[in-house]
Amino acid sequence: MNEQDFLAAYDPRDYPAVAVTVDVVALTIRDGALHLLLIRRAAPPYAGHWALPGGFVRPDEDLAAGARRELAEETGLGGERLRRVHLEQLATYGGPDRDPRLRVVSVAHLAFAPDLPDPVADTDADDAIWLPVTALTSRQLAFDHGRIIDDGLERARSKLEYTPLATRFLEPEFTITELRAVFETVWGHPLHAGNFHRKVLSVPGFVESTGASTERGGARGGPRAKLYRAGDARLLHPALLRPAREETVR
Amino acid sequence: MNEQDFLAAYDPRDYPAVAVTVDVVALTIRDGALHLLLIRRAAPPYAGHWALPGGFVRPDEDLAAGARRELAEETGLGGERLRRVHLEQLATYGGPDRDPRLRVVSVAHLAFAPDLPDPVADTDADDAIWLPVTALTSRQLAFDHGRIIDDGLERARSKLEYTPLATRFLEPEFTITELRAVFETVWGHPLHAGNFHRKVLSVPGFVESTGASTERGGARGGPRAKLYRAGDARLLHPALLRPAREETVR
DNA sequence: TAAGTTGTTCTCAGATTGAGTTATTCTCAG
DNA sequence: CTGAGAATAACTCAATCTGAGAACAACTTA
Repeated sequence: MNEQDFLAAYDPRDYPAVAVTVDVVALTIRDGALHLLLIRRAAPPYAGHWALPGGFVRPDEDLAAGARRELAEETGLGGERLRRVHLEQLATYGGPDRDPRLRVVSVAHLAFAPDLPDPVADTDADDAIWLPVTALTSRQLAFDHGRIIDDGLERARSKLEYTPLATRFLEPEFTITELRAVFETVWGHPLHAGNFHRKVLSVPGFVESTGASTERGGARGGPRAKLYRAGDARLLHPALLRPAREETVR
Repeated sequence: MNEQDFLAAYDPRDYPAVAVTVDVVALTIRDGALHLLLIRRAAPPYAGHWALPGGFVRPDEDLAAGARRELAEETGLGGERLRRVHLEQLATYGGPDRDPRLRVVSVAHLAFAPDLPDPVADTDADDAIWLPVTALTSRQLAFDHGRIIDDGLERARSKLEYTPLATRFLEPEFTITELRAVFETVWGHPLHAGNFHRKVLSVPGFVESTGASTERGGARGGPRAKLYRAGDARLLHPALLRPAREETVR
């Protein structure tokens, strides 16, 4: 049966309910480590477990707006700083047994943000924190959120390769070294400083110079660094590929 | 409000209904051109317009299973040939005004198939065809299906770059020239035969030799070609990048 | 059998990458 | 105030990859 014909004869009250929610895998970099926004569930099921921030889609909002609203509620963010957060759809999780009570189809989103203030637990959660992704144990996570987080992390790693979104983890003006630190943190291994510098400046539209430099040198010495802002490219050509994984053995 | 707390207090009968459907952007290559599976809507709204095959998710099936079922219904495909079709989730479209009657959240999928038989219009549709994507006019398409198709085509183009999924448009055994034709058709421009050949054979796990060759040379001459099958790589390292787009002007 | 087409392999120049080096500018400790 | 250590940014050089073209043998059809 075809979608629209089904709907022509459809009476929602006759049909098993489906709930549509949005969840957000929100990533930021704090103290040189990749962090993830999590809340601790107050009520069963999975009371006391960590879960992604998320909630029901409201009748008048689209999916992206719902995700941004959830993010705002949990981070206390608003206005310009909220608008600067990169938000994209990640994937939709809709297996019949995701939630023991009711069928829940969850549209997961992925967010990249510069270092943000500590989150505020709202009334529905015991707690809300930025947790280092290295501290995650999937047994502590509610529902299939461990799987969603894995997908989000892999998507983040791969987005850094071919889009300029690494800049979204930084303030509007940044140095090449700060940008390199984003790649190293998300990818989890060090990069050659000189080659990274050359590559970033050679990809058209990745960054553009502001003409200014930092006020001071690095904390432990070194010259003042030039400042850049994000360029106008939507995609990086050619891409900044991560070093081949070991699986490339053969 | 948080997802699970909402649900704890949730009674579906109190809430505006949301319908969850799956739609499929099914692509195949016929006569050297990229084709898309479309049905013609029999009933309003958009009666007479072309639409993606799709339908309601059933209570006991997950999203991917629903998409595969819809594809099977519309193509008459089953068993091994259906299993060989590549199917992945594309994106979810859920704006509040997508459908004039009811809020419909549609989880779109993307399918790659080898040349398939003509589809069979089921009872809900006037017609079902493989339409060349070059023949599409978005004014003839129902709902936001034009947008979904655009997203699917762009995803297909980009998937060919870094995954071995081009082979999914072909039979299990194929020649390098047939594989090149897939890239040329999906990307829409010719590739250098010699360089393509070198690249495909040098990427680990993309294809593996069967040892056999075609029975005959090409239709208009030329030697017999060696036959290959898909290798075991899930990703291509290094990727097969399409030639830089013209936007790389600056 | 001749003419034309195609699959496959080479060649070669130019671009890109990985790895290391250097000059310079800064901070911090003493 | 000075010297040690650190970081930015530029450069070098070899290895690899890419784009473009050519060569050649194995096929086809006319």
